[in-house]
Amino acid sequence: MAQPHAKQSLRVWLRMLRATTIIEKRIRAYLRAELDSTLPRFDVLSALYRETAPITMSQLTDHLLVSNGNLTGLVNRLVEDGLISRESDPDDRRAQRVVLTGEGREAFRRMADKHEALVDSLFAAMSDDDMETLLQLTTTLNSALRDSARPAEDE
Amino acid sequence: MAQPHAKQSLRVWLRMLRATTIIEKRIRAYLRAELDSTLPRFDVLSALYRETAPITMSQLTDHLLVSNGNLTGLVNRLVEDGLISRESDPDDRRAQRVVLTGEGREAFRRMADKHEALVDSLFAAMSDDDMETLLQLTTTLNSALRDSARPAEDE
DNA sequence: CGATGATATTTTAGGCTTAAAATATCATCT
DNA sequence: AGATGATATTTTAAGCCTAAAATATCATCG
Repeated sequence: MAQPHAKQSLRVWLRMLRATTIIEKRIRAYLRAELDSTLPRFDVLSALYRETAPITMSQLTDHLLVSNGNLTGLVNRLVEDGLISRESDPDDRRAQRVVLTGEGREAFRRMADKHEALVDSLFAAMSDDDMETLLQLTTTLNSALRDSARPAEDE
Repeated sequence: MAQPHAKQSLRVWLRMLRATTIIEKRIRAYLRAELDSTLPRFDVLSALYRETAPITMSQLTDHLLVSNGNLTGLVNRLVEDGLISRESDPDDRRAQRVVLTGEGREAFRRMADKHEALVDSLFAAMSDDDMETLLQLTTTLNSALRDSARPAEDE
């Protein structure tokens, strides 16, 4: 089976890409204008907010779909701004552990509600059924993509 | 109606974002490794390939979801590489018109088939019905997003 | 203990991204 | 013709992005 869905895949992909690009731009513009932040920063804060204890840089990148080299500068700036703190891991001198500061937790909480409301408004035109279906399809797609990344796990 | 879908929107959005991010990375890696190009370059070539006559920079950005300031450097490099040519518009000295060169058309054709096959493989796990549904939902979402950009068109 | 390979992180180089400011030209109105 | 505002594009500044190389440390094996 050379071309399962022929041109269909390309059409779907371009529509998905367009939608996510537009939504990302809206969120980015909102974060900048209203909350004086950026999407990558928000993602970092969001990932750390879910944690109860400090985590390493590597663990953080895993949550973020962002390359680790990339994270260094991002974290540097957040540390400068006092939103997160970084300490070296006592058990492994290669590793750094990062955690939200009190100020960081507070800043994220403030942003998160507004962010959620914005996202919600962007999907307001979709019906509940549509949302349910969309959630299911994207879940399926994600797990297929995850599987195809490491074709055979057994050995 | 303050929160039409409550937390559901956020879940859907994060899944969509994750899927598109992964797919983009795969395409990017493929373009780089196999075709020695980048996604933004491919997008520019793709947009120009569909045109029969030279178009201006502004028209090009409209097709691309890319800011126009951004396009300048991209086009510069493509011109250097001989894939597109740029001439000033005889009717409007502010405007530049760009068009694929013969080499550019050929390069794009060579890339497009492989690109399509890759995208197709990434969606291979989805059923035909799923793809149809996904196409429909993303189309709906896109038009809702388009409409909410300019709330009222009449006057 | 010392070499070897794995792991955690940062650095580097090149490109992409945006918003906003700057530049040049056009179109129109007086 | 000259001013005014709109439009097309480029430039600028700051940040984000990746892959790949460099650095530092760890863990293990002989």
